[in-house]
Amino acid sequence: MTIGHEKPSDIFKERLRAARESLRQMSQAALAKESGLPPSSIAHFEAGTRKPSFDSLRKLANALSVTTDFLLGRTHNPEGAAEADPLYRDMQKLNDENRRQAADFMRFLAEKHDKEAGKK
Amino acid sequence: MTIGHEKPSDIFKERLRAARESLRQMSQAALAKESGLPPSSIAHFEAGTRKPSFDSLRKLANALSVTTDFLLGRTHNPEGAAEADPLYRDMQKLNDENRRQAADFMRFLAEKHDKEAGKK
DNA sequence: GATAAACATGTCGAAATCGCCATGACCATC
DNA sequence: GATGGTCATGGCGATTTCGACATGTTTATC
Repeated sequence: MTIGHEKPSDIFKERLRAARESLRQMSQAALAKESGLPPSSIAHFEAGTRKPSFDSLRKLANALSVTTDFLLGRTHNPEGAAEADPLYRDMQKLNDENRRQAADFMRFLAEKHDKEAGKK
Repeated sequence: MTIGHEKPSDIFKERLRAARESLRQMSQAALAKESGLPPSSIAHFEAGTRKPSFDSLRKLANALSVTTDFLLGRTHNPEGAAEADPLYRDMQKLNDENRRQAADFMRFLAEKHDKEAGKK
């Protein structure tokens, strides 16, 4: 099953905390310094009592080196911009023929995984 | 050419207009309807007199099927780079092990393609 | 228990966006 | 000239985030 039906603002606070703690291992104070935002704003964001503005969202994503799409819950991919994702970069180099091959291979992996997983 | 050193808010209005006109060929009214935002807000965004809030940004990206990172000018990639690409999207569904295998395979294809291309 | 770090929570005025609505410009086609 | 579609611009009150600051709570270490 896919990720959930939480509200965008709820996803955001979880993503922000996940990126800060698990991914970057920073304190709120450290992220505040890195992003140029006041520490209280970070706390409010993670508490869900505020949603970041245009500029704040940008600063957060830059400081954490994550995509804004990840913070907003629009993609599962935690790390780096899609462009910065080495997988995606490799993907960009593929021609149509190679893309087809890669797609087939991934389909094969997925089916194999389904069989191994059995019924749940 | 690369994008330059304009302010984030300036980049945004250009990206929004580019996505709406060139990419989706919608009128402001059409985008307004699609996103659920008032037409005047779209106009303000493209004029640069307003910057979108958390929710508005999300609605815009969804309606246009582009990444928020693109709208914010954090990536040069025109289209919804990651999640709009079916191949990349499929890869998100794989578990870590299969994801690595798929990555290896694509890296192999990419390198092979580089060799065939010869010089840089 | 004392101290400190990390965080939660809330208050405050200032500034910004919010949706809505009106007006005017521009440019087609009639 | 008249009509209609597209967009720019700005005013209005309402809502929200802004930065700054104060006050607790929890947890760990001494």
